[in-house]
Amino acid sequence: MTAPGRLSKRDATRRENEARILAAAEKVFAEAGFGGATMQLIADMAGLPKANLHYYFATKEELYRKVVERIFVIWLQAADRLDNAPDAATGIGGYIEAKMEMSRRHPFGSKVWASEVMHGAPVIQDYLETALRDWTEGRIAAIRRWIDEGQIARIDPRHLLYMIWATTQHYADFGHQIETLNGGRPLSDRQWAAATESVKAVILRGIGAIPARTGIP
Amino acid sequence: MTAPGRLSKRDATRRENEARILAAAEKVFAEAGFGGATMQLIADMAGLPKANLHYYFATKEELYRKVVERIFVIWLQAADRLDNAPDAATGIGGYIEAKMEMSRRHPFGSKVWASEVMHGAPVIQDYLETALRDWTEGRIAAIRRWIDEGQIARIDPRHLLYMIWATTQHYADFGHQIETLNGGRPLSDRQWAAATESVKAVILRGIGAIPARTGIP
DNA sequence: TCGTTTTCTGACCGTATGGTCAGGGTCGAG
DNA sequence: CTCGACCCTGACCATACGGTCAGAAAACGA
Repeated sequence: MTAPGRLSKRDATRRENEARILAAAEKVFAEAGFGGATMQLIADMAGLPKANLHYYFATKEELYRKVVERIFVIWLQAADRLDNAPDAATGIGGYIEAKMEMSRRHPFGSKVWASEVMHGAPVIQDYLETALRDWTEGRIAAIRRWIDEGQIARIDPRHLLYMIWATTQHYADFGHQIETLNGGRPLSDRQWAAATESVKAVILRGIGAIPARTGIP
Repeated sequence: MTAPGRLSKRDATRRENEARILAAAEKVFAEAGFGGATMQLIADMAGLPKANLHYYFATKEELYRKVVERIFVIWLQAADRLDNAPDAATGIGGYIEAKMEMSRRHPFGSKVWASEVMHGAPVIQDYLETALRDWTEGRIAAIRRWIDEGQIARIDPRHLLYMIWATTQHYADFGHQIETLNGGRPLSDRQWAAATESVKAVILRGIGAIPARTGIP
């Protein structure tokens, strides 16, 4: 019997191996796509024999599904910043900040998600039709309320959301292009902050949440 | 001898077959990724035997490269709208329109491009470092001029470009997600127009190129 | 300690895929 | 019409990949 609260060696190993496999898989799927990824490569990256992967995850599809599901959870979590915001500017600004942070911290996840959707969402179509749709409708209603209160201009909330998703995720999904255009160097802390501020400024001004042409004569 | 200006039967067949293969390849690469695409599937979609593909394009890599190169040309062409614009608003607005049109007309190309960049641009890295970089630097200079003339606010031109790319290409790359959130139906003509207007409105207002909160009390 | 359950893995298998090639067909020039 | 060059393709490889499995090893409970 194991002391309560403490993991048995078995459980600890299991947990660690699963985590290592999932992390390796996320990276490989992101860099090679589902078709280009191989179980052997994921195994090597996780430091485990290939057969061991199949012990934890029966098939490549199952492993991929787990990776995508994890990402979806994180994706929705960023929504917290939109909720319970005192006003439109802080709500939307905070959401942009959260999503930019996600792009920076989980670039592989973002790429896997993008790849999955680009290929017609064969694995997570049901999530799109249920959780994502519900989530989206809820935020649209919230944004519409801000519009009715006169806090922001009368833009289509749906396209505003798309714009935020597109712009923020671009820094992860097209990170390689951005890096190349940055002289081959990854964005520095300062540059990430500047990017976030730029995105926030343009969008918040664009929807009339902050005064136009701030700081400009 | 063939009449001048008119293609011999051979040349015509060659041209048509190459075009069919490239079109099929673009679609298959977009929907399955490079790794997931098979020469057999491309052949079937083009209505040709697999061996014939290898007659026109020696390897899968070569075919893929041709597909990506074609896309890159189209990508750069949309830049015309930014050049020779009388002012910032028409220049940037026109560029957004052109890119939205591209997302609508060449969704497969956009996806292949996105996939290529997401995987680290193994095929077109040199283009990114030369043609794209040059192109980008040129537009940044043009935008900076508009800023100096006081036509738009002092945003970072680089991030403005990223924002335009991200937002417009999102309608192609994430078209499936957008379609799902649109009740499973593709965007109608009217909805595409609304999307374009939304993007233009937010960005142009966001950079101070048009008055803030137009039409809002 | 012992027996049982769970975990692990090297070696193996069937299949699908990219690519090849010999041989036949078709076209165009002279 | 004839000949050479180009075009086409069914049949065929070699390989790499996802997945399996028998059996060893480790962990566990009693």
